Amino acid sequence: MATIYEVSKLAGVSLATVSRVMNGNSKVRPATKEKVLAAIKELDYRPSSAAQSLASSQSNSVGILVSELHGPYFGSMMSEIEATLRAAGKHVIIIPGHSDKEAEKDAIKFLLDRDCDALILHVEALSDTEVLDLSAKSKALFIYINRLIDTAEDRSIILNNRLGGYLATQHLTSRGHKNIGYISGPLWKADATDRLAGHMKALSEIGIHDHDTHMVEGTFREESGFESMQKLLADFPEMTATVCGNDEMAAGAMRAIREAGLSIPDDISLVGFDNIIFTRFMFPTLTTLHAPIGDMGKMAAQMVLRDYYKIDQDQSIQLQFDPHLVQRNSVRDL
Amino acid sequence: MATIYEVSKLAGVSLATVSRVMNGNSKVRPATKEKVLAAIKELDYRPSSAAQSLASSQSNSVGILVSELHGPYFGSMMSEIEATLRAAGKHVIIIPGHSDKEAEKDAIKFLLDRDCDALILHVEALSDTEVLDLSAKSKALFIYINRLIDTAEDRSIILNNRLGGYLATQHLTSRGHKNIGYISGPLWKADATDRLAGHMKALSEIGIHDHDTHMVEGTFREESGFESMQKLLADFPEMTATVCGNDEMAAGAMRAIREAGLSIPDDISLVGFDNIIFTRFMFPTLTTLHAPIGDMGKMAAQMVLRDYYKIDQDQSIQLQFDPHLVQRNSVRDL
DNA sequence: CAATCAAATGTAAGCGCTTTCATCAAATGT
DNA sequence: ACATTTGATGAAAGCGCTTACATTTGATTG
Repeated sequence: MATIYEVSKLAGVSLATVSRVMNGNSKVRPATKEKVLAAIKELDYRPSSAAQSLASSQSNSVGILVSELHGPYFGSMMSEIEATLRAAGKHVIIIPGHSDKEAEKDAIKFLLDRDCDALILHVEALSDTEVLDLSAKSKALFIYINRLIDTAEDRSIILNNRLGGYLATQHLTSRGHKNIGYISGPLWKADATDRLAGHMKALSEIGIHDHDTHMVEGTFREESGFESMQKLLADFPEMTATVCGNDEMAAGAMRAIREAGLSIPDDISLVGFDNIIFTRFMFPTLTTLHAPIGDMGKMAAQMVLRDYYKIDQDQSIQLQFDPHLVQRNSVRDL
Repeated sequence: MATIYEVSKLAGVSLATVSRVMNGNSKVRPATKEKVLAAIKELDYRPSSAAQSLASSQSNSVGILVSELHGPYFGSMMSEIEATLRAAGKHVIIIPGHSDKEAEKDAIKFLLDRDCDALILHVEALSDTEVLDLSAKSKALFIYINRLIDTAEDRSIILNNRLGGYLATQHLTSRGHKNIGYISGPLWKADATDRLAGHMKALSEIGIHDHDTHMVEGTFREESGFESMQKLLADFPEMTATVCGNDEMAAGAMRAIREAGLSIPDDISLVGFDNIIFTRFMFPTLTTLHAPIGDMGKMAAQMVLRDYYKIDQDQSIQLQFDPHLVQRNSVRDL
């Protein structure tokens, strides 16, 4: 691999000049610039990113923490972040945190060791304090997705889960349902409790209050949707509709409903949450709340570009995103 | 951030010694080692990976090219690769190639610019020659997934797609089906043609030959499964079963069958391919061929570890993986 | 106890860039 | 025509490590 030195020799200029035309910031006379560019092309020169990082103490890489590399939820987020950042010549290092405290901490340290300029984090298990501790030790820019970190509100890109929960249930009540079950995600996760809170609000509007709600706590996984629905079916026979904390649990719930010999939506209407890709392939297709997780990822990437790399300064920032209802075939009018 | 120099001063040894204990290769007296370790802990020292890369001309990073960051197919592959590599202290840089020639080439160049030690590539659009050209210019180790690259067979980890296609159709014929449709992936992709070849072989065993087969070429996407099934239903009314080139198209096919007022598997039996995660959430659950793409990714990572980083030398290498049938509820006996 | 040798440690030269500061040439003003 | 400013370029000092080679240490031997 050619080095900058060979380029400078071929072009008959100094190292510094080559560096200048590479980075395009300081002024170089057009004629010199041409010579350098020609030499670069001639040698097929490509700068060593390690040397660049070392000399400039900037790595042009941003770390991303997601819960899992697989699974439909994070795919669109990673995709959007990567596309946005790479268009600006940055690259991403993606690490899974497995919703586990230690794993998340290790992952963040790992990214920091890799000299990431900025971090986009979908933290689940770590507490605010722990995250802030990590962030304090580093000069990297921390951006949080789907998590409101105390004292870092301006770096937190969140989904209005409460609104989503409200819309889901309100959709059902507006169509005449009154006996509505709820399968929640794990209540230690803020998004699960927020969605539930929205559900309660919508119920209270038709005069149903806390002690009359039928909620069972699941894990956000398919299997738990299945089990939770069995429980609901047994404990709450008047139920005509159920809201699920996410689409995956809705898939499990569907299975339970079918196994009980009931039909969707004739016997039980179902609303999911997230609008992950395969909701439209389910049968019946699932009515759900679209969570614009891809857009949120893109926004995070734009914040990094704007606030760390100082490009696209005029980008407007949006910190909160609203879910919206996608009507398909899993809900019927009562 | 503390540097190695400060550590050496605190520990009262030279830079070289600190470096030695960090890398653990050359011998250091236990007592000195202790001192150094203590100093490292005291200063919370973490080596700069940029400096390490520059000095050692090794980046400890491996590049991964997949078609898409989202989508169920690549998730498990990325997950396994990442987990295997990170356990060895390496990290991955994942880039999407979008099944596009230029994008794939750019992606590989990008990874190479990032000084990746090795590359794990799921190439689709690039020709063998183009890939080999890229590889020739670089000192990085190239591993190919799901693609048999000429003259690099020992670096190609492939799925026996032909066997899979055979097993899919053979499952159907063994259960009495004779009028079997086929929805193929795009025929410029080797895996699509291989799967199709397996299908033909199974058909020929019950005396059906080329001119009697009912194949329609799709794109591997859900929408094309839908359209292809409509075509099949119209052109081939005696059909009792269809094999789909992948699960996603099977989802589309299901939709078309239902819209035609038919039932699965009573009217039409369906077999998919890949066993992506949501096949078990479909209704009916999809009988399909499990493609151990996660295992293949893991194997690729192990090859990198063994052949580039020279660790785990005793790992045994498997280059070809066999798919196997997963029976669910989308096929009925005739 | 001096000579010998292996093991442990230190010295210093890079790795390929960026960036500050100095230098030099050309343009401007008087 | 000379002093002054401005813009383009070069020289060189790092950035924080690794590693070949030189040196020191201390154990071993006759």
